[in-house]
Amino acid sequence: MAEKVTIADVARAAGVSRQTVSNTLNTPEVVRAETRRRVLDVVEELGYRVNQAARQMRTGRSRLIAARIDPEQDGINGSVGDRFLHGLTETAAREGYRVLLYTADGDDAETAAFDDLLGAYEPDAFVLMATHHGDRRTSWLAERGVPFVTFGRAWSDPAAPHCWVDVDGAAGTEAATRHLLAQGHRRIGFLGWPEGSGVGDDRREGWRRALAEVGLGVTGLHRETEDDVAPGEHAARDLLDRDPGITALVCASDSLALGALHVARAPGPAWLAGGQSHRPVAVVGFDDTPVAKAIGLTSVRQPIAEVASSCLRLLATRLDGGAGAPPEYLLLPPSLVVRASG
Amino acid sequence: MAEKVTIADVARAAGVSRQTVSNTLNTPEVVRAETRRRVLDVVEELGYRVNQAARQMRTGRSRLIAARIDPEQDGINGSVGDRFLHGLTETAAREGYRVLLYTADGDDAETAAFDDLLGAYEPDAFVLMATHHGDRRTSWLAERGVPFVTFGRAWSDPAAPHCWVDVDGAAGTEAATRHLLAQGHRRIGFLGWPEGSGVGDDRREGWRRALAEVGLGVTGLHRETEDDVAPGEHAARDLLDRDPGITALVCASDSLALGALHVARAPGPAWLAGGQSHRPVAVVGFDDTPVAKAIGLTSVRQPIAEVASSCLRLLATRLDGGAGAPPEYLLLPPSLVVRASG
DNA sequence: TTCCCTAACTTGAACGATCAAATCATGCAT
DNA sequence: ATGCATGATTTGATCGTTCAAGTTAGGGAA
Repeated sequence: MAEKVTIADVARAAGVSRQTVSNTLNTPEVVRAETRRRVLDVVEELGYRVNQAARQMRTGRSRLIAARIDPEQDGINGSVGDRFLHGLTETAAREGYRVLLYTADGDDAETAAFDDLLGAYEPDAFVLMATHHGDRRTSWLAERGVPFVTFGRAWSDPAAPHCWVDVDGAAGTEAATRHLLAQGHRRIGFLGWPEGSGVGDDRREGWRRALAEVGLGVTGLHRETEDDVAPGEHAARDLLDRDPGITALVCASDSLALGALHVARAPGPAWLAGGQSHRPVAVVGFDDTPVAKAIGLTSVRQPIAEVASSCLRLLATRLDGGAGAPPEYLLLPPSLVVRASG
Repeated sequence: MAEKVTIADVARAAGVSRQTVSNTLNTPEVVRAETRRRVLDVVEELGYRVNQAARQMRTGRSRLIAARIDPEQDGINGSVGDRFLHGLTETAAREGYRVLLYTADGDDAETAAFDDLLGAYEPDAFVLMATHHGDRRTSWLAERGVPFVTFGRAWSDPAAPHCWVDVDGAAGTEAATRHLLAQGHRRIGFLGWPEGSGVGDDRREGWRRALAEVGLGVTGLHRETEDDVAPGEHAARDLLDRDPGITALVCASDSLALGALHVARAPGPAWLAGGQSHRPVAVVGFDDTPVAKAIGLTSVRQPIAEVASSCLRLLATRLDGGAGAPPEYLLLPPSLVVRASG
């Protein structure tokens, strides 16, 4: 059995009052150096650790950060969420916080989860992923004054009242496109998502920009479709059939890229369905998922660990004192992981 | 601002004492039906939710379950952990628990994390993944009487004092092997991990068993190597070169299977390194990771969601009353997901 | 009627920490 | 010597809940 050591035990053993122990731990500067030393020795000796529940009762702070865990979505792009959670957990521990998980399907279910969590466990803040236009979650939290950061910029509001951290997707596709241009490709297509999603539009914009920089247009060079392998394959086939001049494809995701590869490859391997032959086409994906690594797909990699630690740091500074600090926005650059596919 | 509703607020509004409110919520049978109704109405009306911290102080129970989140390991097999965490979180919510994350690298770091967590947040239980021979974590927890379940059987101890849930790996590879036999394959090789890991040995055993059942031996038909794509490719090439009669391979993981596919495929697609041609060989992997789905690899799928919910249910029943219940062991059957590779 | 028992509910204390206010020296200017 | 800041420490109250013991009302047996 674990013998519980309370602040009173430490106080008694050190010959001081509870409050002095509390002070040595929380506001050391108000305690005389000698006393501080003695108390810390006893703390060490008895193995005292502050009880979160009791502290939370008095201070109202739980030192918990809540984050959502998703079911692996399409199975391919899911890995981003997990890397993010891992990063959060690690940085949180360093800042004296812990990550509390919840699940929810859809914005409304998620705000309901907020409500539940706030009522019972009182997390100090939330970290949201995958923000989108008109995100109801952010307004819900903002209205109630609950601190939060988002991974994903505030698409609808250039001067959002909350912090966000995001990856510069356009810079990523721009780098990918330049990389292909440098290899001699001139007609470079784009496979993306239907217009209206901030992330998707941003990624398309980077591709467009890179082509525009060298005086190339984009008409007839892109297709928009649902984010999955089969639709990607379909769209790629359509695009390549219509425009035989295309020699490379930049994709908004690894799922789409994988679909494109099914088309792009010269006579397919026996274990892949289809096997329809086509001219070789370079393909670049987005997110550098495990699948990309496994099959040698060049892909844009988001610095997820940095995003996570930045999110947490922004929160921590605001929670630990700087409550009124103005919101900060961080846009991190992705990197291109070059492999055999392009 | 969120107006905090306390049990005293409810008591006042319902014209009863605090304790009666507490009783209606925790032991309804001791409260008169009419009173109960009235209290519940007020609870509803005011939106009262019990404050976990305060409850924890009094009862010593936090309703938190701690689980480790891993960095995506080799990037391919990582997805199992995430599916597991998701399952845990979902079932936990249903049972009135929440999942608290931590990270740790190695058994000793993990027991240190246990110590920290128990001191501060007092989780009611731990869920461990990937148990191995001589696991120091389980003994640490057991010595201190901390409740826990493991995903992964207690390899060293057939009558372990704690609950575990595991997937019958041998049954999985046995099914895979039978599937290949049914397709007419006679010489079926196995790609696995070095002897000594419970999981790896178990998976090899299923393959051996299936062959033995039809009177086939296994000498010269298997290779053991580190769990990654490149070693898998190497071992597969070696195995197939030495024994030209082999027409199929069962693998202990999707990573190894992917390596095997690099060898097994008839002339490789342009975007894959190597491209050395070989006769077609059927390949079956293990874990049904996103990569398997993406490239059409037949694979043994573990029922991770069921494992997670079972783990949590075992814990929950023991935490909520049945503390002295004898440990239960659950061995769940995997299933074979057949795709183009075999 | 008196007494006891039980069901239903209430009261006071406690969990372990921190906040706010009180106490106690100590030094320094008046 | 008196008064008064200032620094260091202590005391009492409090956060919201549940436990343990206490109270009250109503019934039935003696």
